[in-house]
Amino acid sequence: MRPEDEIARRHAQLDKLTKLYGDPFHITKFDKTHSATAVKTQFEALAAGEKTTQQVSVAGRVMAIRNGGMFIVILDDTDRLQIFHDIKAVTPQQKELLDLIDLGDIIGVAGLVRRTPRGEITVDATELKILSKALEPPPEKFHGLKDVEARFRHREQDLVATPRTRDTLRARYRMIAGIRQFLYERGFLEVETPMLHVIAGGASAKPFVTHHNALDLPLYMRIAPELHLKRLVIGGISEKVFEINRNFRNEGISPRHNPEFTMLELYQAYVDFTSMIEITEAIVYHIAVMLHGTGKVKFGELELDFTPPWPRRGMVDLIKEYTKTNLDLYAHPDAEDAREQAAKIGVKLEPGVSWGQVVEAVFGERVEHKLIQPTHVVDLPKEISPLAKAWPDRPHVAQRFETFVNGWEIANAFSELNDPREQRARFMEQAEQKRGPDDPPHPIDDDFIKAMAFGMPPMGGMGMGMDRLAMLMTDSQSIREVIAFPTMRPLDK
RNA sequence: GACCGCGUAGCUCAACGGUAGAGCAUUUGACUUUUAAUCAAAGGGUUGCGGGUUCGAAACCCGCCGCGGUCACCA
Repeated sequence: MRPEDEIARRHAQLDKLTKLYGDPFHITKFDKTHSATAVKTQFEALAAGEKTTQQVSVAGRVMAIRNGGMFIVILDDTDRLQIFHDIKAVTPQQKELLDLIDLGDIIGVAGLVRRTPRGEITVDATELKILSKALEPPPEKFHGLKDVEARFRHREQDLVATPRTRDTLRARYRMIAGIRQFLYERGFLEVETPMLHVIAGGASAKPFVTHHNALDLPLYMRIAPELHLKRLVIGGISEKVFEINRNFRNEGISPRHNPEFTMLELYQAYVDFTSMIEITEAIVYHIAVMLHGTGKVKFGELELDFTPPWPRRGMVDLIKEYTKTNLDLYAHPDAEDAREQAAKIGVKLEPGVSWGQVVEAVFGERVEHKLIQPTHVVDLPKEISPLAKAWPDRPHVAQRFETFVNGWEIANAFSELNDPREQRARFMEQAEQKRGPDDPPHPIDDDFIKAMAFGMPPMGGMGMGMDRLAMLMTDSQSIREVIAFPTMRPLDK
C-alpha cells in the first residue's frame, strides 16, 4: 500500500465512523476518572489473574493493537495502559467499532480493572469511544522517530514516540517552575519587561530587527532584559525582582546556541555579587535535588557535583594555571604589552584591543572549556564588564563572576554599577571598542542612564541561561533537545 | 560563514558500479490472554533536487536543498 493509500484508508475509516457513530470531531469532552498511572497505582495490590468490579474511565492515544483488537495499548500524559476486549464475546457492533480504531487514534474507555495472568494491569472495556481520528500514521512503534531532523520538525510525533523527549522537556519545564517557586519563596517579585526594544542593550550581541508599522519605527528583539529590570528596582517596585523569559540573539546556531533562548535574570538591592554567588549555587543545587534527589548529576561520562559551595577562582590566576606559562596578565596592564604576551602563547588578537579583551580571549581559548565542575570565575576585567562596579582599590577588575560548568558559561553576575557618570563613560568606551567588521557600534541608552541618575540603590544582579542549565540537568548534549521547537530552516513547500 | 559527514518505502534500516530489499506499519487470511503478539500471503520506491561520467549510477563527479558534527561568531 502506498503512503497516500494509507492516508486515504484512514479517511475512509473516518467516513465510516462518522456514518455509524457521528463525527468524532464533534466530540467536545470525555469524562475521564483515572490517568494510566492512577489506575496502576490504585490497583497495584491486585494479584496476577485477579479481577475487580471497579469501574474506571480512561483515555489516551492508541499505541498498539494486538490480537485483532483484543488488546489495545493507550498512552496518556502519565503512562501506557492496556485495554482488553474479549474478542469471542463482543457483539458484531462492538467488533465493527474495534475495526475502526487505527494506531494513533485517541480513544476513551470505560471498564473494569483487573490484572492479567501475565501481570499487566488492564481495563476490561465495557464502553469504547473513538474520540479523535489520526489521519496520518504514527512513527514506527518500536524504534520510534530516530531522525533528528524529523524529531525537531515534528515534536508532537517525537513526544509520542520517544519517552526520553517527554522526560527531557518535562524536566525543563519543571525546572523553570521550580526556580520560580524558589524565588517567590525568597520574596522576589516576578516582573515582565519589553521584548521589543528601541535600543537593544544590556549585552553585546547582534539583535533581530523588526518594524512597527503604525509608529513607522525600527524595533529590536531584546538581547537582554537587564536595563529595564534595573529601572524597575530603581523605581522601587520591589527590592528583589526577577524575570524568566526569552532573549533573542542573531548569532550562529550551535549545539549550545539557539537564536531564542530563555534567561533568568534577577536583581536584589543592597547586596553585592557575593550574594549572587550564594543564590546561584542555591538555585542550581535546589534544582538538582528536585530533579535527581541529589546535588550529583550524571552528564555524559561526567558526574557534576552541584553541592555548594563551588570554588571561586580569579580569571587571571586561572589563565596562569591552565596555560602553564606563568603568564600573569596583571603584570602586563598595558593593552599592547598584554597582547604581545598572549601572542607568545599562541592567542592572536587584532591590534587595538583592550587589556580586558586580551584577558577574556586567552581565558576563552585556554581555560573556559576545561572548567568542568561548577566554578565561579571572579575578578573579570572591568573593560569587558561595562555594567559592573570595579573594585575601588583594583580599578581594572570588576566585582563580577561568571559560573562555568562543563566548559559552558551558565551564569554571569556582578555588583551593579550605579554611578550614572561612570556608566555613561563605560558606554562611550564600549561604543568605541573594537568589534567585528560588520558590527554596528553599541548605541547608548540615555533613558537607562537617566534612570540611574534618578538614584539607583547598590544591588547585585545575576543572569542564568535556562537552556544550558536544562541541558546539564537532563544529560542533553544539544540545546535543541531541551527546546520544544528549536529554530529550523523551513523546507520548501 | 568554512570544513567534514549524512539524506533509500509512512517509520527503523540493508544493498561490490550490474534486476532497489528486510522489519514495523497497511491490506487479506489464520490464530486468539497478548504485551516489539505469532503464522501465511499481498501491495507499497522520482534512492533529497538538478546535471554529468558510464553499456549500466542509490553508489563515482559537479551544483543546489535540508540536517548533524567541528570550527568561526557569540562580553
